[in-house]
Amino acid sequence: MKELNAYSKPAYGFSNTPFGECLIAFSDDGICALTFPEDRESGLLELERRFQNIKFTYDNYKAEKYVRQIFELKEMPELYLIGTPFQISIWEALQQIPKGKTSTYAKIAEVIGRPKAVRAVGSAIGANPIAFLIPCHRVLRTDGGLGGFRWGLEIKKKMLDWEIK
DNA sequence: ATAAAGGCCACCC
DNA sequence: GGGTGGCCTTTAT
Repeated sequence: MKELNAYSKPAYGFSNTPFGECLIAFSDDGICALTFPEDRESGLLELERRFQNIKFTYDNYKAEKYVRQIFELKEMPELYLIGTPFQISIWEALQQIPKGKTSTYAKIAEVIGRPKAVRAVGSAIGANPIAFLIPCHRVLRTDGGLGGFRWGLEIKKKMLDWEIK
């Protein structure tokens, strides 16, 4: 698993989005996390748990700038994916789902060539560290159900609605 | 090493 | 609608 090195200047900040306040973390290598925590403290705890031994500094100026870029200018920043090969293959597959379209957990399993690994796909999608930019909200159940969403199904619905217009 | 826990699915009732 | 068994990866014992 690739690590952020000491020279990549990892930092984080909070900023408001159409879906509530987000926690965004990044380094010179790109965005490594975008989450919608219940509160700032739990968001930070989760960040530290996930990227252990990486010390993020607080840089809300850059955080705000990224968020404007993403949600107002609608530009795609560079991403920095950290995960197992299996997870990364899935996160990359998710990025192929066009905006406003949806897929299913089973189809993603098919795309990455592991048709039996549907359940593991669900787990890997649940482990997605970069909400919205890695569009895990576009993945629904085969039976049409909404499936799950790490930060609450309300946000998943909002994201889907927001993209349609 | 092994167990337990998942954002699932097909199949049954 | 609800329950079961199988599937595969990750994380925690």
